[in-house]
Amino acid sequence: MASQRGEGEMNTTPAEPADRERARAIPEAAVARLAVYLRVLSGMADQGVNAVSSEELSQAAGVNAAKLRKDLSYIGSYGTRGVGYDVEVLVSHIERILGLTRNHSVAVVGIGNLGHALANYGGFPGRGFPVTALFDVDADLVGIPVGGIPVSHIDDITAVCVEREVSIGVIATPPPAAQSVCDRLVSAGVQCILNFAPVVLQVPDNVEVRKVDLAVEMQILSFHVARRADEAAGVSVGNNGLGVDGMVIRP
Amino acid sequence: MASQRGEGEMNTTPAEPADRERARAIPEAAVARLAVYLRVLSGMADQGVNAVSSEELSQAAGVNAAKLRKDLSYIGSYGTRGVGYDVEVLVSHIERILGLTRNHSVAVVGIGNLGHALANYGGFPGRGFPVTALFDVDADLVGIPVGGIPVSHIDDITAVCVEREVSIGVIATPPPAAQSVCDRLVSAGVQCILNFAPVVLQVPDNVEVRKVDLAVEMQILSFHVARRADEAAGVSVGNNGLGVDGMVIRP
DNA sequence: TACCGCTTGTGAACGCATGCACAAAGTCGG
DNA sequence: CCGACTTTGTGCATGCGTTCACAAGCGGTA
Repeated sequence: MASQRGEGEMNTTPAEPADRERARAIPEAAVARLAVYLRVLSGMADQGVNAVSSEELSQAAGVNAAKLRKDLSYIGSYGTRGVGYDVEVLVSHIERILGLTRNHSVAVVGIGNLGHALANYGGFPGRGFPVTALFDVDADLVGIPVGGIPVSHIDDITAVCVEREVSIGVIATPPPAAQSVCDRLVSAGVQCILNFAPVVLQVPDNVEVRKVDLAVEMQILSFHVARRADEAAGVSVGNNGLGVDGMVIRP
Repeated sequence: MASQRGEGEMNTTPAEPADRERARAIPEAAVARLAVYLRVLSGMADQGVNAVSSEELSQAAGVNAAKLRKDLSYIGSYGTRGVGYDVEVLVSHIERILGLTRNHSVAVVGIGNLGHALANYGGFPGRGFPVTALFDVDADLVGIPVGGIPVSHIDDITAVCVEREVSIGVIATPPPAAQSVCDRLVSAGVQCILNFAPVVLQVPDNVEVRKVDLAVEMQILSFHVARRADEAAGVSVGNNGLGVDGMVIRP
């Protein structure tokens, strides 16, 4: 993942790692949860809550309290023992760590059903992610505004992305076009890609890709449906169901 | 571990107890990857490829070859040493394990931009997931067909879900409605939920929830953008308390 | 000030997942 | 039929992430 150079500066151990030094050490899984905490905290702030304990917050976020505290400890010690966390303080620190203090310009490629939906989200949930460019191959769509942004032709992708300083590219095209679109985004300098197309994208090491795959999600659920059905059918018989011919089943 | 028994069995094999025993032991992460392998394999099958090695398949799927073999080993030993895997055989076995041999009726709740997009996918990517019900609170939408399915009112959710044997519920509503919708789905007997609303759903233990959270995905990418920017800038950006972003370079 | 109860922050153990490396098992050419 | 080559399947070590448990630290109280 990414180009891992000598991760540290030799053996010089800094006494007090700066915030950003820390950022490098935050596990990916923790980052995802921090985003969830942030949303929950924002909701609390809107409701006038200004202090929260790890227990309360963890329940609202659907995680273990210890895990929450460890996650928060990755970004620093901003709680007060015996009391809890100040909501505002936590919000601002998480925002800082997640890089939400500045805006990230987003481009959506592929203005089909999904692209339409994404464009119309308008600034994306949570704000801070203004959609500044839309692209499609269909010439009939070019120029038509969707969600307030006029669609550009995909051939202009490089120029437009550079001009509007797009930092995140969203691919919502049909599968066959995805890799090609991805390549163009990369050559336009986009280093982060959110891919909705059911395709495994090949990218350079310095580009970060996250994928949202509907089919995979459905199939994972399908797996659990099947597993449940089997358990329901099998458990009722108990573990004596198999050993007809004396087969011994492990513990 | 139970050794292999059936050596002559091919596809269209009915589920057997031992296989199902296995299913329970497959790690969640592996299940997600199996779905990806399945897609890649299906593509290969369509192109007339009928044999593949773990090396080829792993590259196409973007994973380590050893990991791929281990993943496949969870579902059984269906490869031929010195040769590789038969594409058709692998496809059918993965489909069986993922429970794709039967259809899973899907209901989409919330026919806004996203719901529209989902409904129009028509049977969902990968097939096997027919959308059989759509719901919305808006009375004006009720009865209007979207993607060939007429929208039902959300108050009828229980009756309709039971009648159409919905096994997977997709929540595409605004955040405030999500929990309520979820509760109704659960009370209608739906045990698997795919949640697009940026909300942490509270469900009974016997219900499986997977969430697709746009905001979280964007924020994870944002984190990486920020991390990159910091690394590129050299060292670190200090930020204490209330200072917005004073650029302080520390040795 | 000294004590008490509460909550954070974290060291350490545990468990799961990843990657390596190799024996087992098959094919192919002679 | 045999030996060389190829590729699977997996035991094992490593690393990451989760969970536990508790000392440290803070506010409140007498």
